[in-house]
Amino acid sequence: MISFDSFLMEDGSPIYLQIIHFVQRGIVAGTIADGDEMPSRRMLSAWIGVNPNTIQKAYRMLEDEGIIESRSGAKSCVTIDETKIQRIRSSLLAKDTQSLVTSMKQMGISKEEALALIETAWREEEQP
Amino acid sequence: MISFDSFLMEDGSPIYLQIIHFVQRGIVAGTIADGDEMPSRRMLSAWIGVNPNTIQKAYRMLEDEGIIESRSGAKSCVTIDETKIQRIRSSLLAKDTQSLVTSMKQMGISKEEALALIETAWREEEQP
Amino acid sequence: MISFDSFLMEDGSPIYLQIIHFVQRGIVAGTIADGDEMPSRRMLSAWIGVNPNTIQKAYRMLEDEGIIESRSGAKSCVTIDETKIQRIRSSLLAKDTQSLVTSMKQMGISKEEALALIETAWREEEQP
Amino acid sequence: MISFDSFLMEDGSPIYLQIIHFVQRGIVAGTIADGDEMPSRRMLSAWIGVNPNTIQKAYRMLEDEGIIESRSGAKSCVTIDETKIQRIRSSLLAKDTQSLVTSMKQMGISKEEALALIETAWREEEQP
DNA sequence: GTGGTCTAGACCACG
DNA sequence: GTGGTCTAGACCACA
Repeated sequence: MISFDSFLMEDGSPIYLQIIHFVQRGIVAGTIADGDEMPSRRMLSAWIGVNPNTIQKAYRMLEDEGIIESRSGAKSCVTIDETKIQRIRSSLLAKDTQSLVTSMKQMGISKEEALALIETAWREEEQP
Repeated sequence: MISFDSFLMEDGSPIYLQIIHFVQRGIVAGTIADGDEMPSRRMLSAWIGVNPNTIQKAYRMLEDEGIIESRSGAKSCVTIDETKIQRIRSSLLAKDTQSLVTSMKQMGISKEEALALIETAWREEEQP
Repeated sequence: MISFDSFLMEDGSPIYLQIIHFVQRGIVAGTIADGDEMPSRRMLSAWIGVNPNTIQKAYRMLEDEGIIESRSGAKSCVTIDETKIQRIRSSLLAKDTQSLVTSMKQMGISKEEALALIETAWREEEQP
Repeated sequence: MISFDSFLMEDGSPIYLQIIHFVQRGIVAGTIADGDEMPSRRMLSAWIGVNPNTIQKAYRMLEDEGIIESRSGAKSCVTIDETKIQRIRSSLLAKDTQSLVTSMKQMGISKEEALALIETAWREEEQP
C-alpha cells in the first residue's frame, strides 16, 4: 500500500493537482512502482483530510494519464513502465527548475548565489 | 513610474498573486524603490490586459502588506525601507528554494544533479 | 446559443455522458457549429434540471476531447473542424448500428425484418 | 441446461442487465424455452467470470419479471408462455429500434443512409 | 455572471 | 468495502 504520510497541503494550488504531483514524484523516486495498490478513495480521504470527491477527481485524472487503472469493486492499481517514468521525470524537473530560475533572475540574484542558496536549503532539510 | 513591460502571464497561479510577486521581485532587484509611483489601477489594467477588479485586489493586498500606500485621489506610492526589503527577499528566496528542494528530494534527485539542472536551466534562459 | 430544448433523460447511462453525446450529435447534425457559445454551467443546470457539478463534468470532458474551450470568466465556445466532425460521426454511427445488429441477431431477427422495423419506427417518429 | 457460452461482456452497461437481456433475447430467439433449467448461481458465476452477488441480482430481477421461478433447494426454471414472449420481444425490439432512430435523427442522418448502414453492419458481422 | 474547486453526504454497481 | 455518479450548496478567480 502506498503511503501518503508525507503528504502535506502546500500552496494554494488545487488539492487534486497536489495529489497527482505527489503520486508522480513518488513514481519518479521509485517509492511507487508498477502494480502497487493505491489506497481506496474513502481511506485516502480520511487519511489526508480531503473530501472523497476531490480524491476521485485526482484518481480519475491519473487514470486518464494512464498512470493508474481502476476496476469497479477492486482496488486501483499503478500501471507504469520505464518510458512513462522518464517522461514524467523530465516534465516535473523542467517545471521545477524553470520556475525557480525565472523567479531568481527577476530578483537579480546571481547564478552563484542561487546555487549556494539551493545547497544550503538542501543541507538544512536534512537535519532540521 | 514603475514599468510592467516585462510582466508575463506564467503558470496557472492567480493573476493577482503574480502581480504581487512581480512587484516584490522588482523591489528585491532594486528596479522598484521607495517612493516610486505605481501606475493607476485603470492604466495597469489596460497595460497588461487584466481586469480592473483583479488589479484592485492586488493593490489592496500590497497595501495590507505595507508595500504601497494609496492616498485617496493621489497615486499609489511604494513605501519600503531596507528592513522590509530584506524581509521580502528572504521570504521569496526561501519559498523558491524550499519548494524546489522539497520537490526534488521527493523525487529522489541527488543534490549534485539538482545543482547541475539549475545551472543548465540558467544558461539556457540566457540565450534561448 | 445552443438549444438544449430537445434534451431528454433517456436510459440509465450517466447524465454527463448523455450531455456529451447530445453535443456530439448536434455537431454531426450541424446544429452545433464551430464558434458557437455553450450555455453557462449554471444556466444549463437549471435548463435541464441537473446539478451544476454534473454539467461541469460533461463540459470538462468535452474540453479534454478538444470539442469546446473554456476561459475563466468568459463563456465556453465550441472549437471543431471538419476532421473532428467526421471522426465523431463515424464513431457515433458505428456504436449505434453495431449494438442494434448484435442485439437483433441474438434474437434471431432476420435482416429483412430488422430493416422493416427501422423503417416503421422512423416513420412513426415523424407523426406520432 | 441453458448455455451461456455465447455470453460476452459488451459495453459499460451493468452486468446484471446484460445477463437479463441475454436471457430475454434467448427467449425471443427460441434458444431458451419454457421449462428449461437455469444454471445454478455459483455455476454461472464461475462460467462467465462474474461475482455471485451480481448473478443473484440478475436472477432476482428475472424472478420479479416472472421469467424464471426459483424453488428453494431446487434449480431455477424458465416459466414463460407465448404471451410473455411476445411482450418481451416487442419491448426489446422497440427499445433497440427507437434508440437507434432517435440517435440518428438527432444526427441528421437520412432514413436511406441509416438503412444502408444497418445492412452493411449486418453483413460485416457475418464474416469478420 | 462565468468558469473552477471543494465539501458533505447519498445512492448505485460490483466483488 | 471499492469504484462511480449525482445532488446541494459554498467559495474563489476572473470579465
